[in-house]
Amino acid sequence: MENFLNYLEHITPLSGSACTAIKRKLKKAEYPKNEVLIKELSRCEYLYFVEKGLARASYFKDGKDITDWFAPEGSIIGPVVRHFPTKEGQHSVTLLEDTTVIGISFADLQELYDEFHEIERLGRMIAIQTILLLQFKIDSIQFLTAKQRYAHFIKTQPSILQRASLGYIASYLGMNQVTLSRIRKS
Amino acid sequence: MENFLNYLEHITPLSGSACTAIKRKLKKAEYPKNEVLIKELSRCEYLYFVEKGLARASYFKDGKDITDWFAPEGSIIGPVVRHFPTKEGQHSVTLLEDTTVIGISFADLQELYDEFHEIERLGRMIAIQTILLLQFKIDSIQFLTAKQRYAHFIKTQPSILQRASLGYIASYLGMNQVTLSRIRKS
DNA sequence: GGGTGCTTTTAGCAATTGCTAAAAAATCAA
DNA sequence: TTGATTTTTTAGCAATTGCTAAAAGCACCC
Repeated sequence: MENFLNYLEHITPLSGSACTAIKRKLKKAEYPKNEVLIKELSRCEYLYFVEKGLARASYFKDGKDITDWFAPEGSIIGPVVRHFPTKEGQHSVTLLEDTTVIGISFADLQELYDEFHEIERLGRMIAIQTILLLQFKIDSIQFLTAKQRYAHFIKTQPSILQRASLGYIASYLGMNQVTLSRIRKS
Repeated sequence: MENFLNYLEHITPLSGSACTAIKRKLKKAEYPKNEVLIKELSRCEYLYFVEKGLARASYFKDGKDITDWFAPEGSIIGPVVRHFPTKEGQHSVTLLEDTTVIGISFADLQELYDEFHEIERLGRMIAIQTILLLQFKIDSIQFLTAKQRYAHFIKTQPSILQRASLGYIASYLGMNQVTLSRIRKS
């Protein structure tokens, strides 16, 4: 649980009582590789912190499996990153490795928001961080060539490189799998 | 001022005292067409609500002027939409028409956040809405062709079509000005 | 009313990337 | 180890879009 609390404290300082209240709501769970952690993201009742392992958020678009987020250890996943169902297709989260998550339900989170002003602030900060990430993604799709996007990915998420298949990475980077293979060779 | 408060109340309900506190901080101002409302977005001390008129957030990328947001009447602009300086270039906001804005300083906003839990919540909600908008933008860049993006723009922001030049719209849609002209003709 | 400057359109060419299909390589299970 | 399945690479072709440059259209100002 401490990992998650550290993660949160790193975003905004929390009082002892807020920490205790949060800790009471957390549930740890382990799942094996290939498990579907979240079937339908838009209806998911939990927010997860990945303590160990790797999760992958994805959906289907015109029959193709598109990855829109990788969540390795130390990151969060759930309807915070993709808060609303913006696509027709079903959004789900699958585990690429044996994974340990720490979950908190939205009902509990809402209670915490109501009770602690500082946790509401924490939620705001996390949303702002997400905005930052999305803006980076926009910049990357809009201005970088496929080759540059891959170079950037290698630099910023080298660990994922070894842990996810080329096809998953290609769709995450918004390019054809064949294109990524070509780029890799060059 | 009422327009802005209505806008806020539409996002999350506010108590009378919160409304009053906000109202005390607001400053209305009018600027003529072509005025630079914000010189450097990342250093901007104000959040603006556009009551009347049209603003355009933009920056330079490889010597080209890129539009990344249009803010017509009824929308907000300032470092909420683009909260951090994610690009080398200078981000600014310029007015495309004579415009009336209602501003609130970040110092005042911070005070309001500290004092009113419910305003903190409001901030969180606005951030979440922004996430939604950015996700739409990502989907649009990543999956739609230039032609489809333009079609979508016509459908969702028809008023801007008449009010911003083709070059501005092209860069907003992430395509060459020449390409947009071709698309328009077809 | 004519000139000046800005915006939009047109044309031709080049580069990137997508798509399909097939071969090669790697992984996994029996 | 062998066979089956999945993943990655390779090849060739097509389509979209970008770029440059020049022409046409429009608006504004003296």
